[in-house]
Amino acid sequence: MFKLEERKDEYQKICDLLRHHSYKLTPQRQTILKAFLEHEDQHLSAEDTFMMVKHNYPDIGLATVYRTLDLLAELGILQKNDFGDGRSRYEFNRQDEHHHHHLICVQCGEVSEFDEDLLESLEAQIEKRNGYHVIDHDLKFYGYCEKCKSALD
Amino acid sequence: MFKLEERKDEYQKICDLLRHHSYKLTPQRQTILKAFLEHEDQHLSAEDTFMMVKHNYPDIGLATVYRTLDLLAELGILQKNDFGDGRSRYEFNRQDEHHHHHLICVQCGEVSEFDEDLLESLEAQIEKRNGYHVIDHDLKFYGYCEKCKSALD
DNA sequence: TTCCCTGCAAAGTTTTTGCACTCAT
DNA sequence: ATGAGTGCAAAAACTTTGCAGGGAA
Repeated sequence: MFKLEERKDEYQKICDLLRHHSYKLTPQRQTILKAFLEHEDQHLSAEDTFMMVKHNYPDIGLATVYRTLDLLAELGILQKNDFGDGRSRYEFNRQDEHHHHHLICVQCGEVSEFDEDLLESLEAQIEKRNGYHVIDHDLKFYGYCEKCKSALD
Repeated sequence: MFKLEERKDEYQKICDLLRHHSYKLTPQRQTILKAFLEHEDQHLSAEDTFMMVKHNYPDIGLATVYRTLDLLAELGILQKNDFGDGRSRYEFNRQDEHHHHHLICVQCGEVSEFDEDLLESLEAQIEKRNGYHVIDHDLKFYGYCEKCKSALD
């Protein structure tokens, strides 16, 4: 039942990172971290995370979840996303992986991933033309997912 | 004092559009529309718009601004943007123009534009690979603008 | 022991909604 | 005249903050 076993190394590495920054390894933080490692493919809101974590740690407060998500995003462990549904969504940020982009279904709200960067040349162009030093980008596609597409007519 | 003169055609065209949809051409809607035509290059929040419009129409309510922005975005007259500062921002959406993207300075928050689409081939790829029917995209670059870049060290 | 972190509740922000009244058509 | 549209205030929805107490290092 515990996919976390396979992620033990990753988990340890992150704990070390927290310690190096002199952040305390509280059970709340551990539980939240584990929740994301066990649901790498999902885009969890603070509320989602709260509900999920409350199961293992009933006394946790929503504010703690917010503070922890902030912290983990700050450290680059999570990626904070905005899919336009009025709440921030977080996903585990694999270090080794290239930036991926999101496909958002305007019908059902499903979010899937799209790997393929291809934006490096654009960034170089921007450096030259606009004088910006680009450090990050965010690309989203909106449309109809396979299911909704066929349900349309 | 009225840049709107040059935009009379555009303004009339939009009024016609509203009428065709049987939306009433209230003075509130007219005033908001004019504000955007006079500030085509800006990315106004609801509050920004409210302040701006209140000058010409002191009795307007903030809720009306929200409702009008919604309506105009729905009709494609405005484009709703999210630059991650916790409020939605709207800009006039030129019909003739290609999609443009945004450069956001992470230091001072300045938002500038970047014309160049180049995403059509990506969209075609997505249609094939992910089965999505893509209808829109949103690309943002984050970095340091010229000013902030030089102020860095 | 220290003070970082937490839970709780209150407050803050942006946006939406209910309702009676108004006015564009 | 009629119902879409409006202003106001209250509510909703998400997130942040203040504070006293608790626990990781």
